[in-house]
Amino acid sequence: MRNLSRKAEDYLEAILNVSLEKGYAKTRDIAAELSVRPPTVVEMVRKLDAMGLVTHRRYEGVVLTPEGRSIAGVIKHRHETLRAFLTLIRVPETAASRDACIMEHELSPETNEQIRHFVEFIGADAGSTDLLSRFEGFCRSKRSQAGVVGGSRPSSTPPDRQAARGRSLP
Amino acid sequence: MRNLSRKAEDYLEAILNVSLEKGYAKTRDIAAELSVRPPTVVEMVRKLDAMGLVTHRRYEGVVLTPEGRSIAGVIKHRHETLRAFLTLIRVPETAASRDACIMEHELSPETNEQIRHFVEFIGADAGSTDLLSRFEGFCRSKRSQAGVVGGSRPSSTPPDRQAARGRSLP
DNA sequence: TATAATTGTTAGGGTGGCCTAACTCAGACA
DNA sequence: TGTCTGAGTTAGGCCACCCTAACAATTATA
Repeated sequence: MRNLSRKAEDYLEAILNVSLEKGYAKTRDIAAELSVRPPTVVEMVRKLDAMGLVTHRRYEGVVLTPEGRSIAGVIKHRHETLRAFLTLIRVPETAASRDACIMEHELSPETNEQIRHFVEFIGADAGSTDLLSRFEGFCRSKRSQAGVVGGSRPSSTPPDRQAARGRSLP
Repeated sequence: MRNLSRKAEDYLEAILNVSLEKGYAKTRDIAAELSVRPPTVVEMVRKLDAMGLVTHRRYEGVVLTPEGRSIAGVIKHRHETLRAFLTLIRVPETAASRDACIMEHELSPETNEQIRHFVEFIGADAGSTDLLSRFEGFCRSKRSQAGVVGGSRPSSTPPDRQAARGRSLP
């Protein structure tokens, strides 16, 4: 049920985040959270309102309806699982945040489910601690092989529109 | 270098795939590969041509330039690594294909790199075989907990536009 | 070789997301 | 109370992608 576009999900999650943090969600805050301009937020909020996922009163702010809140919760949870997973395989902070965000919207339920399972499994399995530290070592050796200086890429601080729309090849 | 949109990458990879399979790439084949209509292909091919990544001669077909070919190769390799990874964590075939395709365009170089490392590591590490079979068991137990009947979701055969643009929540 | 069937292309639209500029409103403060 | 400021909104555009319908070229077939 509820066929939401990827972006609609983004906005819903952002509204939840802002609300949790500040107690309310104003256009400006949502815009900042998503790195877009206020009019863009107004436009999407209107759509979400029409779908009954938020209520929007002019010049006041946006509030999630129970349904919107519940959807946003699911999205946020997915986000956190993915983030945990990326951290597990030693993806650096910044990239992990960004990519969790992408994966949560785009990947199939099957993949999300398996990633969740994998994270749970690693947490529960006795042998995994060892394995992870061996993996750590493996990554270290890769890094020292790769670049003598400082193995990691420019890291690029990408989350602006430009970067989101078209990226350069590795 | 080369700021390609996600879609441009899709087309490049599709052109490579079709070329490898049939020896040449016609509009119609590319359209089929990507589940779009021929005019859409013509439009994008024109852009790629303008960028110097393919050459397109009317009514004949599309050929990758050396640069286009090399970019397509990178994309394809990323795709295969991601697919291997998803298979590793027991994501079913169909979803793995689809999601590898999404991840390859959207994820940061850092994440792609770590996933590649992880796949390599698992292949090389002695203890990983054990771990994976324990994970297998873990997933099985999850499945039997979840639904008494047949644990897996409708699987949905999604790769049409509709599904790609807006999906339902898990 | 003339014509039918197939495939490719052009023309003309549509939608989702995003933006800037200009206007409106609410609250602060003189 | 009048005005000033900054946030919110409306109006009007732009671009990437996708589509259908109509037209053009090519290939197959009678």
